[in-house]
Amino acid sequence: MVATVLSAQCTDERVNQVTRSLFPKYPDAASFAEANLTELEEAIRPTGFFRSKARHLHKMGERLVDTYGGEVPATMEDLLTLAGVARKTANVVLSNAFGIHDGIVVDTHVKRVTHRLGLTDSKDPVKIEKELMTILPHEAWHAFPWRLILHGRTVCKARRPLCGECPISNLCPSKGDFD
DNA sequence: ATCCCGAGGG
DNA sequence: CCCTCTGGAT
Repeated sequence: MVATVLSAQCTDERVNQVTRSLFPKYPDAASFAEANLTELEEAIRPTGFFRSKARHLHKMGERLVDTYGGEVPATMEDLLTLAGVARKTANVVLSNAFGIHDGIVVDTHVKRVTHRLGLTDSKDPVKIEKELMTILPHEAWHAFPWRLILHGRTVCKARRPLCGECPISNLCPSKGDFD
């Protein structure tokens, strides 16, 4: 969950670089709750948005300790009460940490790629999620967004998508829009 | 709608 | 120089 908060507007490589030293120093909810804010900011600085992310993680730690016994709750409703956690992050935690696939992760990649593929016309992530839930069989709800995220990072990139190397360009109404 | 953040790529 | 990078809160 912490790594997912840090991942906002940041490459995964940089998140991994930071968490390697961050997690040994902050191994549990209490350590974030008791953290010195400035120190925490410096520890996560390379991930960007470090002041707001540090504030979120600190408040998140406090609430996890005060309300949830230092454990991460396993429901959407509870997760949404945590600082720095909205629907996207909550779906990631539910799906990857708890194996609960009641929703579909809709991040910037899923949003962009589903638009280009013509799977949705909506700009609202919640509406996109609901539309995908009607299109996809439940067994696909977990894997689908991760496949799209990988595809979005490597091929269907935001700026200059590599349509010539895309294995599903035959399915894509946006093919050639970026030449 | 805007702000938060800055390294790295084209 | 402009844009992107696994968002969320105000």
